[in-house]
Amino acid sequence: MGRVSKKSQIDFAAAARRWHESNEDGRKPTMRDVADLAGVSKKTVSRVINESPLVNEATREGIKALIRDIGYRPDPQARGLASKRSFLVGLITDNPTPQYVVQIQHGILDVLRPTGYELVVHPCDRKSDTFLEDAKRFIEVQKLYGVIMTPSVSEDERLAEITRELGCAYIRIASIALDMERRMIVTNDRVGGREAAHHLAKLGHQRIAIIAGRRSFRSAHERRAGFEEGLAEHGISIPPEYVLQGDYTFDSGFALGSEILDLDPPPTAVFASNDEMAAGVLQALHVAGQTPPDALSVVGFDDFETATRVWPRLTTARTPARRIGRLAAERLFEFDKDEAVAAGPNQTTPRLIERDSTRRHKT
Amino acid sequence: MGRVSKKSQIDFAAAARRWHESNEDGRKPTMRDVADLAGVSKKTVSRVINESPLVNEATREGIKALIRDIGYRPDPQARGLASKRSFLVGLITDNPTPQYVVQIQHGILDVLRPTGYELVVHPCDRKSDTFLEDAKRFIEVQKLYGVIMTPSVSEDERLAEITRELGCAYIRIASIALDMERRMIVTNDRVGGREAAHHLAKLGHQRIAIIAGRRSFRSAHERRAGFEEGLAEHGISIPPEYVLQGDYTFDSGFALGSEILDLDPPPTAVFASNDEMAAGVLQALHVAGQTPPDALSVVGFDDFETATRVWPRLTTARTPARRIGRLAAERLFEFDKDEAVAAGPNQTTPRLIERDSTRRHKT
DNA sequence: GCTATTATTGACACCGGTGACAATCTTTTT
DNA sequence: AAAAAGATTGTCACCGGTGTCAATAATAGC
Repeated sequence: MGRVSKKSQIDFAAAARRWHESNEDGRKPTMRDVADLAGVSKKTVSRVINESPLVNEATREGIKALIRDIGYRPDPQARGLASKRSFLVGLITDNPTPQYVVQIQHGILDVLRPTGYELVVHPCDRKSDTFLEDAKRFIEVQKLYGVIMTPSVSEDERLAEITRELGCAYIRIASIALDMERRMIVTNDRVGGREAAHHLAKLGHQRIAIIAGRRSFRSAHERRAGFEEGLAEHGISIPPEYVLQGDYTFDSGFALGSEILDLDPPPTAVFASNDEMAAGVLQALHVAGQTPPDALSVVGFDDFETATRVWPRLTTARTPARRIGRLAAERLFEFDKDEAVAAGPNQTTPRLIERDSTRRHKT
Repeated sequence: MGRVSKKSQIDFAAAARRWHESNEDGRKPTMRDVADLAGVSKKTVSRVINESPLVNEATREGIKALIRDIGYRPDPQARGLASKRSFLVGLITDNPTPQYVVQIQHGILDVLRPTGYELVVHPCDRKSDTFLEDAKRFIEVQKLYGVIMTPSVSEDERLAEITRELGCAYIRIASIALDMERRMIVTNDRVGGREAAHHLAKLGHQRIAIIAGRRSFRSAHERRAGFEEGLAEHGISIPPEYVLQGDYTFDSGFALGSEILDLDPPPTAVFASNDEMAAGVLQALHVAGQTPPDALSVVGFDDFETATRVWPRLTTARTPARRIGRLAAERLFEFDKDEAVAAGPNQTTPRLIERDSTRRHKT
């Protein structure tokens, strides 16, 4: 290493000046231009762009400086055409909560931005019968570098299989590991459920209801299981009539919230498996003329914006969506890396945020 | 027209069969394959793909059928490289309300989906000093087919100018026409403000306050102007001390909501220029132990999800965000069309949704 | 029937990069 | 000092389309 070839004698700064002078018409430089100015072949410039180690140190630095000076940007389309992949990352979602989706997008972009990769969004409907075809076409036609999937599509084995078959990198965001560890970002919803349980138990609640989430979401099971485990640690169990089946929507929370009021004896607290449903419960209480948390303590899950908009503000387990997006994007770029290489974190744990929707049970 | 050339004697169905038989390894067909099977040149296939009228009717139909049969998809990268543009549409946003952004995204995708164009999201920070450069690079490097901008970046003349200079199609979403009509989607916020005013006036309110939106948003001025106009029609004017300056955030609504309570005499109704601030006002009332709408009628603006999550549910002027997204995408594809050609609609008008946060003023 | 005109199609270079492999230059080995 | 090995760079075809312009086919005009 460190050898100084004749080529390195080239004055890169002068080359840049030359470019600026001869380019009064403001043409965008191509790799050809860079190569000519630097007195090397396109291939060498290409190597510099792609961080290939087979380039002389001095040459590399000179070319890099030149590229910076004249503002050269490789054309992603040409790169993609030649290398049979694009510089696009797809985000496949079917989550109806805008706050979640946008946070995830921002998280992903935090990582993508400096890399030059771009994010293409692809909401879908898992129930559509062309959903798998559509996704496949999307990945294949755009030759996506990678895809990130959120619940509940992320839990679809067929979609994961298709992505694998296409040789596309992917990261699945979910509440349990459904795949090789480094292809998952796992949010440990079970712990969140457990914390919610501890919180209510510590406040002295005994008669506790739960509104479960949509069955087709793994998170619904995890949250519920965690919650029940947590209560069990305090010797509390949930009787069957206190288990209500929701579907993660505000409307279901509202409907079930009204039902809770008719229970006899009524519970003193309820764990709604997400904020939307928790907000629905609060609204049902208000409509019935009750005042939470006096009438009923309510715990939510997610800590999206809704949690702080409602009254009383929700005590809830925070899902760090932006961070999840960030991790997903980071892991995506390590997709092919050796498993042995120390991978970054791929786990997040919800943390309980205590607010006003829960209070000590008066015995 | 209607001439039957010898070429049309080719049996396209047989060609498709031939392909399926000889392609047991599942290779994706290219334009070369289609052309060879059809016995025509690549250029002719290219013409069919691009809906060129200079192709014989029979040839066109045959090739189309063949393309369908063997599942050929033109490669957007190759197309882009050759034609110096991509099949990507950029969405440049700096609106902090996730519900708005996601709705817009969905609206745009409603239109894009069947076309094969894809949506690349690009949130930005107008206050960043590299914001313009970044946007320019984004458009230039990706060779975007077009961009759609939402408030408040849509109101930035410099950004519009840059986009124009790059020869990129664009649509600006805003509350007033800042540009040629067919390059705008205008939401007539003034009318929304007016309707809010009429609503409150009809309910008998006289002492009415307003929480204005962030000054750097045109919509803030429009909403306020419309509201004041509307009140004026009922002979009502807003005294200076009833005009509060918010910034469209929940927190500002909360803070100003508290202030309202200290006003002497207190207003009986308030128009918050968006739902977030309206929600803030409601929360401030709750914290103060007041019960809206008895204590204070509150009108919001937007009708995003928050409006129905809070208690009481907000009376608010609906911004049809998804429809706006749809219109924007539709107009984008007509960007170069002759002005004389009857353009589709590019206006939307908010509609007041009456809910529970307003009530008749008891005199 | 022959030429002018229009409809339809094709040839070929090129868009801006990368892959595979060959060539050249240095340094090390013997 | 020649051969072997390693480092560095270059050559050239090709990725899958489109633009330009020429070529061919079919109909119209006289």
